[in-house]
Amino acid sequence: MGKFPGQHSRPPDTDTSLRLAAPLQSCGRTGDLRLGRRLHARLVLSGAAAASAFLTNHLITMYSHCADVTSALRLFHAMPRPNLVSWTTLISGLAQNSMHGDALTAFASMRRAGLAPTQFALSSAARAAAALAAPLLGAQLHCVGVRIGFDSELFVASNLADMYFKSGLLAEACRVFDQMPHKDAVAWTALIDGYAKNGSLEKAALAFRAMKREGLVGADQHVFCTVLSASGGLKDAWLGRTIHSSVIKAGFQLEVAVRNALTDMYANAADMEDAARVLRIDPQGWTVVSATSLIDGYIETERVEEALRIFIELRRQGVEPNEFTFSSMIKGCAMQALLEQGAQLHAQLIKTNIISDSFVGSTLLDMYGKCGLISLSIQLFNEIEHHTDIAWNALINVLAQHGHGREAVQAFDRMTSSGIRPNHITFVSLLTACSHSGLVDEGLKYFNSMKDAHGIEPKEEHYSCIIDMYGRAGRLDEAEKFIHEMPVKPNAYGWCSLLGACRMRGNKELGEVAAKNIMELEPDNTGVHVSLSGIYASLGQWEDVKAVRKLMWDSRIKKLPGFSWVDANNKTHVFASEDWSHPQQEKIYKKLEELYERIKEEGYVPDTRFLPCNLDNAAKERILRYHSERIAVAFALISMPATKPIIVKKNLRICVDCHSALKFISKVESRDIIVRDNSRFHHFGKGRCSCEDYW
DNA sequence: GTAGGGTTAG
Repeated sequence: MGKFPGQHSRPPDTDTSLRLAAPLQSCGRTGDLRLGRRLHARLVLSGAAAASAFLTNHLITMYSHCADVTSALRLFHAMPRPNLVSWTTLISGLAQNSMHGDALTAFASMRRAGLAPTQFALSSAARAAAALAAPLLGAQLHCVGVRIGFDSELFVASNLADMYFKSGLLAEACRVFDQMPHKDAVAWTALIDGYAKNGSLEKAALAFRAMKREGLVGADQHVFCTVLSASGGLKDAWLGRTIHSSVIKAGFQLEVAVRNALTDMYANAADMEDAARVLRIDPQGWTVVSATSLIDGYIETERVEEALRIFIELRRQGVEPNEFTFSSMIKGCAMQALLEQGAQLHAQLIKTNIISDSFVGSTLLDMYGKCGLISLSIQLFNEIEHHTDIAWNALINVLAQHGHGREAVQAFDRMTSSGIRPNHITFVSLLTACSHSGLVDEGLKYFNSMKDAHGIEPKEEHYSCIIDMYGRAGRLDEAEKFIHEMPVKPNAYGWCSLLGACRMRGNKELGEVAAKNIMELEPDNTGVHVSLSGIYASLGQWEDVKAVRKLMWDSRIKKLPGFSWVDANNKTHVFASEDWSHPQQEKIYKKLEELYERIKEEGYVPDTRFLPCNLDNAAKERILRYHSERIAVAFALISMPATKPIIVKKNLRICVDCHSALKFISKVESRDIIVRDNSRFHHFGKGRCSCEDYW
């Protein structure tokens, strides 16, 4: 009596230690921190913990597994003589809890304390270097490994290979992998995933084949997940199907992660039927991840209504959509300019705390921008608490698409001065903004600052923006010179910009060069032939026009039909050129005729330069008068209240003549008309357009 | 005796 328990207890013997350690281990496995703390308290009272490094190491492991790093660290620092396992446990615990920098520091301290790292410590440190994508530190660890003979050990080498892959050093990674005498499923996953994440999808698929051919290791669920993701990226449903059958043979088809990967693979390969089938066979109901994959697949294939169906069904099953689900859905609304549905999703988001997610906030901002409501878009940006690079990029892009070049430049300056680093996407938007507003000098200034001031190597899309910038400004000679001096070849966008500019300026020679390059890069591009024949037509070279038409006919290339969409009375109405299928066609026709007379009185002159010469003038004017965007605007004028803005969406670029006509229509009707064509927005009002005729 | 790696949605 009167003695505190353990006051005189001796260091526990081996049997006692083992007995006490077992519950700690199982507690670490389940991650039950409360139980862990109780066990800890009991050990302190018994005096066993303080006396035994062995038990303290167990406690550190337990706390690390329960994500209580503070307690683990406190225990470690209280140890009079941490042993090899103590250090190793600490380093791995820090790495497990994503404290990668601290893990590497601890590794250095361990060596300074004169202890040779174990393979366990080395592999944990390599994992930390991989997570940080720190190839210099990683290579140092590699050297340490070589010196102490652990560089080919299974765990160390897997992590080193992973580290090199995550740092983009593929050759180094492969060298480490090839030197491994023993490779298990984890090592193969690192290889396959490494290739896939670096964009070498074919090599990822080949690595999976090599693994099967070697026949030493069976694929586990992780291997299947990675290779499915790679084959989804390849958009190769046949490869995916082969792997799917292997999945079934190996019995992994009911694993949640594998099923999600399968859904995602089929969705990426645009095989939505099979993607949906994988989801339907789920015996445990849906997970938010696989349903989101399916939704995203429908959105990417522009089947927004089906995506919406899955979304509703998901909620019916009681599964809450998360930030990924919402951003996919909102992206779909943005693509199709579905303002009503987008606003409904916004309303649902306000009820959750997901709205603070910067990705979701940015997709919302983008959606309102793409629906033409730029002021709402800017307001949303201002409501986002922390402006990440994604949010800034979205804002700059919206401003660019609406032709607000100056504001885009200002936004960029605000972004950089608030300490957010621009990335290559930022520069695509910024340069587009400059290009669309004729800010050539500013655009060049920012383009030239990319590498030196921001450490971003300009890529082909940036070079193409500059081509577009010169082209829109009519500086075709400089565009041509720029192309010759570029270190990379222009992409299709660059050549299309140049072709468009050549069409506007009637430059046949350069236009033909651009057209030839587009046909090589995008054999299915239908617009090239149309633009090219437009150049010939504007120069009156009707023989060449005929030749292009014949080429189109022979190669069965059809001109992409122009469509316009307009939302009125909660319904989306679609119109084609000379389209008289709408139930209100007679009224629309009358309105168009009336508008035509009124704008002609105001000074509108039809621009028939690009139309075939074999038509008489009346026929030419008739074609222009019934372009889809004009029918859509006429319909909106007769069916919507005068207070609502008219927002028309087009799948092609607006033609010069419609652009002129809509300016006049906005004047005679005193209405704001917003047209979103496939390259940007035009806000018509009071006889002017926001693009100031610069497009 | 105690410590370790890879996987599924923007």
